Amino acid sequence: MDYKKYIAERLHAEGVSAEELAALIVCPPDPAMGDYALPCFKLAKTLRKSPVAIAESLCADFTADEVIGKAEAVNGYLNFTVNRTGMVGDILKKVLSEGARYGASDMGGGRVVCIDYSSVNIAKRFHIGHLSTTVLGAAIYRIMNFLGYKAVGINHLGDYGTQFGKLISAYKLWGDREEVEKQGVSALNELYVRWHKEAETHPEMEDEARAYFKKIEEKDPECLALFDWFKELTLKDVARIYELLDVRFDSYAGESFYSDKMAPVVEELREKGLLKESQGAQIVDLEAYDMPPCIILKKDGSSLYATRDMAAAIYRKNTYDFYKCLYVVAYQQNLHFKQFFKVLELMGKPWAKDLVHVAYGMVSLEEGAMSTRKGNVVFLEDVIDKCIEKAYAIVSEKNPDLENKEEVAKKVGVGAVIFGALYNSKIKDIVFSYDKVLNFEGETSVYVQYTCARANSVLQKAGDAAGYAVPASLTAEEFDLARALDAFPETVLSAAEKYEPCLISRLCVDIAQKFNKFYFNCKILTAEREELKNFRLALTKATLQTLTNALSLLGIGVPEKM
RNA sequence: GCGCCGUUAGCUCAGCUGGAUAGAGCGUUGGUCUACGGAACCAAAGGCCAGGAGUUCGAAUCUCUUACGGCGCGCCA
Repeated sequence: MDYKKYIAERLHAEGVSAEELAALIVCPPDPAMGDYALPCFKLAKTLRKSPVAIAESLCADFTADEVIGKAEAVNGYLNFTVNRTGMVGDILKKVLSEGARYGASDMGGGRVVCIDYSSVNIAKRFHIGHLSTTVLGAAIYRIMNFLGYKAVGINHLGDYGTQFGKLISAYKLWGDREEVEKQGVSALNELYVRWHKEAETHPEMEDEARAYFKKIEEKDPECLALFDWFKELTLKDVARIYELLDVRFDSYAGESFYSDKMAPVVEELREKGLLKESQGAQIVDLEAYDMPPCIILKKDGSSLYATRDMAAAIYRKNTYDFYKCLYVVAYQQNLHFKQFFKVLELMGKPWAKDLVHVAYGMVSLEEGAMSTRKGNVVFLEDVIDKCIEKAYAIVSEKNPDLENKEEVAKKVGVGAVIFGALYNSKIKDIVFSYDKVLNFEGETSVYVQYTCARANSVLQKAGDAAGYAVPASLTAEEFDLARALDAFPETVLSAAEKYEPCLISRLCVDIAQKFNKFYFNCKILTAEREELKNFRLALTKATLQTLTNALSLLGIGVPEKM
């Protein structure tokens, strides 16, 4: 039940509605003060009384009942203490009856949310710079589905541009089919790096690359075949990582997919009088909106990034009729998104307001920015492998008899990589270090998974527990834990609203901490009474359920034992 | 130069739409248990919330400004 609403409806403040009161109610910083509080300061103006007087008069009119046990006026705050037994009973009942659906909702009503994320570049190996978009997008994808939306995952492949001309040029110069077939993208990566090194002293190579790219566009059979081959190799390579991270896509329509869908967009812009010539290029002037112009066509008539993104947005609207279309892309591209969103708006697309750039911070190495061309990158697969390796070593040491060590190590290692990427606000920059990802202590997924394993172990020892009854007097640990579980559904909502999966990660750690305190201070299996034991088991089960649901939204599995 | 973002404990970060004494983890120091999994728990030390001004009953939170850092500003994506 909604306690804030319940309290608000039982208060009588003239000229202030129950909704307004409910919105003011907060949780006090110290549970000793109460479970809910109404700060009366804002009411002072409308009621024309001092906050202290308001709190006191509201308190005098308030009659306690079986739900709200006590109201108390303290320095302008009106503090309420709920009937904790009833509250905890409600929470447990809800979690246990809803099970894997606890926290879920049908509020989305099946509306479509397109999510553009991961968006790998052909012929480049997946590195840690791609981790944020992939893992953020995948989490948002799951969260949206959990809330009843229909998420459509789109991997907007970077499969178009002069760099593929460079690659063909490099392959023709030094490539070996067998070698590339065997080494896959790493071989392509090397060719690409080598090409750039050589091009520094042989600028004429740039022209050659441009010529090759033009051949791809003109569908020259040989170049196209090579290009398709490179694409296939890349997708095969990246599939391993997606498999590990449990990431899926509904569409792989990338940049080249839109190569024949841009002309109508340009035509529409022209018809609507938005296009303007400037320095030989075709632009949309955005000066009125304090932005630099958006370039639609280069002076040689070829298209640009913005043109393709507009074609893609229109295509997505026509194909999926989305309610929202999200772009999980680093903040580096803030301006680009602002610009083409604005151009679509100027074209009279009412849905332009439904396009959202979900921006996140940049990843760098301790020695500076990453660069595929220069070759200083950290490949994600290496990171994941090292994490799994370390997890395996620890599991083997702590639990040598475990049968499925590989499986457990995989869940733990991969979990650490994902959780590390989803623990802080997405906008923060990240300086990658192996020390950090390989640290399994403190506020980490490993701590949360360990907590689950503990809970599991207790539940398995208990066997089938009979019905439980919430005791009349609860320990602080029991109550705090139950309240943390109660926060899950609204945390999922706000994670969806703000596109911030880290809210869920944070709650996982909070719940785990509260469970461990409870576990340490309250005996479960050896509780002094049978009903108390059953209640604590129910609380343990509810904790495990909530953590499992929360972690699964992030893409992290929960091993039974570890 | 202009624009966007960031700045909170030694380090990495939370802090809900302005509310009561600013919180975690790591690190440091010292503890807890005959243990339902010690990958745990507790405690101590550590803060001019980058500086300044304002808004009001009240500001880490809102406004302005300065400093420092990151990113972006026409034919790359």
